[in-house]
Amino acid sequence: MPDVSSAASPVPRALATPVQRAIAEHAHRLFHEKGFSGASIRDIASAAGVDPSIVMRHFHSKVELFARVIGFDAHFTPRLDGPLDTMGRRLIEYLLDPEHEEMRRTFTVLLRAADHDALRQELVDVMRRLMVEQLGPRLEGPDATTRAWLVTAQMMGLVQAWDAIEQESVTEKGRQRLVRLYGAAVQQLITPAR
Amino acid sequence: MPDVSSAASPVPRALATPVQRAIAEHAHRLFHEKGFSGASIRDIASAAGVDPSIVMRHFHSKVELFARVIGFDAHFTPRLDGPLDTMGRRLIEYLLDPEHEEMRRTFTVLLRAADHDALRQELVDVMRRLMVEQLGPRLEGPDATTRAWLVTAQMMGLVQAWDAIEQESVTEKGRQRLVRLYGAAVQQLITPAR
DNA sequence: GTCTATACGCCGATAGAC
DNA sequence: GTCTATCGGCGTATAGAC
Repeated sequence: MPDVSSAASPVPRALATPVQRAIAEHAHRLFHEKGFSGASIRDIASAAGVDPSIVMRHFHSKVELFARVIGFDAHFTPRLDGPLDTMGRRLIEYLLDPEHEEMRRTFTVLLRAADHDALRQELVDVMRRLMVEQLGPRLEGPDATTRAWLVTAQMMGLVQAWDAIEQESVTEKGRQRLVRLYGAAVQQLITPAR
Repeated sequence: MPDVSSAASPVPRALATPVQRAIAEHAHRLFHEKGFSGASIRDIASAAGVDPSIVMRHFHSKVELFARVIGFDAHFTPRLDGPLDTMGRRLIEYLLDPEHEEMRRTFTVLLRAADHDALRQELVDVMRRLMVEQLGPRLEGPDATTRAWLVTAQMMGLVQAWDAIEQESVTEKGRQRLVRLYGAAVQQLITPAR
């Protein structure tokens, strides 16, 4: 099974040859622009100036190619080491920061790719490694792992619904109020009220 | 644009002929079992005992067929009219009730189908109509519509992550604690703490 | 005119020729 | 090692049967 997380962005390690690099770069770009199902191997090969079979030869399958080049780890770098009592707010600030649009887009692409079984498992693994395994041990009180998963679920839901919500909170002030509101809801799981 | 919401389950209104009914019933079943991309028009036609072109003739496109027969409205019926101060808990109880597995499955199928642009817009419209427009007017205080959207985002995220979370909270007690935890986080958006 | 079998242009993936 | 040819499957358009 491919490993989304091990891919540095935009080009993973161990891509020695120029052809492999070209394929990886154009695949990275096209997947981010058009999503998993929207970008075809033929598109990617054409953009990289190679035959489609060369892409298959080097990356074995479309799913593996996607996992190798999507580079979510390099984009998704929330600070999970700060003070716990303000982490909810900080997490959502990070998630919705206008400067982090590329991370958000990568997150969105990954969420939508969850239609495919193999990529859905990748999403679960990545979320477990980047969120649950980092945040869970820091949480105090009972059900720490479950609460870390629920925080993750909140972030996934916000990213999934963001396109719709954004149209209703276009102003910077609206965005800030939204960060405060949703941040408080996330905080509820990080430091539950008694 | 097709309208997911107008479809009664499992067979929408205005499906007069036996052929239309057969197609709709098998489409409903196969979409629920295998998802939007997993169920092909040829599969559905074969199950219904007709030629694939007959399916196209009656439903115009795969997207429209999906929207007509998915029947989310008939499954997703949360109680949004009870007391506000316990609604967060009740919403999550409803969402995770073991008896509501078919609703959850329908929700999941709809979320995963959001890879397609047209169906993503359908998802947004359905969520707006079934959640935001019902809950928003009931919320007191500022940003009522935004908060209703954020509650919706929380529910979408929980459904999306549920498969992964479920494996960590298999017991009934674990599920109940989870309902209480996430319900409190949802409550934070329904009746924000001062 | 209504209906349907066939055909078209994609897709991901494979086998074999150079 | 690279490319050609091809496969089976997809959603969909259309020409032709009735």
